[in-house]
Amino acid sequence: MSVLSVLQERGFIEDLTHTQELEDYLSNNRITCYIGFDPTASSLHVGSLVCIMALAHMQKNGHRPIALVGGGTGLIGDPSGKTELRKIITHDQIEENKAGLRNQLSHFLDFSADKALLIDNADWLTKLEYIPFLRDIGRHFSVNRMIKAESYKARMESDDGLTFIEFNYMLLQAYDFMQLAKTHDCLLQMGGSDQWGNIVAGIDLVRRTLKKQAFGITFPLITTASGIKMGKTHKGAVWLDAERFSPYEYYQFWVNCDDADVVKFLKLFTFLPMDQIQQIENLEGVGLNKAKAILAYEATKICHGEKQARKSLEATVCVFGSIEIPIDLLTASSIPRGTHRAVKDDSIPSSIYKGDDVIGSMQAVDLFTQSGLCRSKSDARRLISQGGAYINGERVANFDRILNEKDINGTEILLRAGKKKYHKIILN
RNA sequence: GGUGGGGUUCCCGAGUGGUCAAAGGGAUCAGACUGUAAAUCUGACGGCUCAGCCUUCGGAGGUUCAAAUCCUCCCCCCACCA
Repeated sequence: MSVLSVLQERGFIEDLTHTQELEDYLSNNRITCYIGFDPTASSLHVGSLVCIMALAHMQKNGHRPIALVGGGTGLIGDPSGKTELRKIITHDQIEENKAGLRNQLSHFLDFSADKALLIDNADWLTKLEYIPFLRDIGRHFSVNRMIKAESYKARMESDDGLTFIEFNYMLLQAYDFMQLAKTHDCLLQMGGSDQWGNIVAGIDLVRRTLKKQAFGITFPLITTASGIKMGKTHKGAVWLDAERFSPYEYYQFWVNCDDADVVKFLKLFTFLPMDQIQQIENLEGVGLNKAKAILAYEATKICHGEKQARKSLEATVCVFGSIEIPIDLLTASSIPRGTHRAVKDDSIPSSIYKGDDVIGSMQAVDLFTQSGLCRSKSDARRLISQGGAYINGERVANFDRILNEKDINGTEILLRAGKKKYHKIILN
């Protein structure tokens, strides 16, 4: 079975070029392919996960993936499908972000022995000279065709318009593809569906300049069942960086997914075999929660490692009650089977206070604010008056109540805001 | 460069002298219902020393008892024209 079929049946493929030729190419060769990543943030987030998983599948199937960091193009900003001009970031920021990117990608890809490569297009883009570029590359592009491109459409129609610098983006990305084709024999570019125009432009350029057939695959934009672009939460983006978004939060993100998305997500974001996933397609209601636990466990394992996945599961049980994972559900998952009960847990965010600073002196509002559970004092006041604040599981009735000895549980005070957010205060 | 239209609280978008911390919608948060789901209903949604006070309506000044609303200058965006 070729990678193409794997990707296809797991729901990765939105569109592709030269179906038959690509199938042959992938079946008969160990190929090199690439996806570009924007270094606009120091961390990748769930929005890029489809791309990352696709590269991982490529590698698992014997091909060589390249993660191309847009150190050069990041200085410009891709207008594809966007309605607004992207903020342009500086060289220094990009350098910093690149380091983080490599680190995160290495959880998904094996970079040893050149089995996967991380390349920065700044290596060639920043050296470009304007006149030669126009003459050698620009000549291959028809403005007539470009302005008709779907990827520019949103911007062509918006009031904000499209700047020249952004209009050039397509040429640069096509140039990237050509470079990689030339230097690494990389003839397959993949990307989100908004990249279609850029990818096709690259294929054209490769054909015209190198006289080689190149290919493209695009992935669908993953939306949640409620139609929202995936990966946004109250905290903003769901980062893959443990510093920004803890493994526990990451796990929670997956557990909280919509019922209707579970199967889709299992296919896209875990490596569990298809036949097992298909078996649970008819699962409904509460039963799905167990599948969600496995989804969360597997996704967390891939991104943060098995140890963190296990800790997250334990922490979850601790907070939300025990859960039983049946032996025969998605057996390929390494999630520990059986009933999980609350044990000691150290995954809940915590902060350390001096006992005297809290007991007998601090008001509940201040504790909720300082712990970070509430954004401001007003926020905490609001939370408490709406009945959403809990100390050790007991609802806080007045925001000005002072913490006392009875609130201490051992050396700890467990705060809860709403249904899902916890914070532990440790006294010493 | 010229002419016209704009910049409002996270986003969209009302508001043209006091009744405006600013309609409405979205997002978000809390409560109820649940399965840590969806949908629904209810409430909240600038800050604080919270029945009161303080800071917001592109920026800086000004008029007025009183300005998001009027005047001046500046910055930015858009359309058309050049």
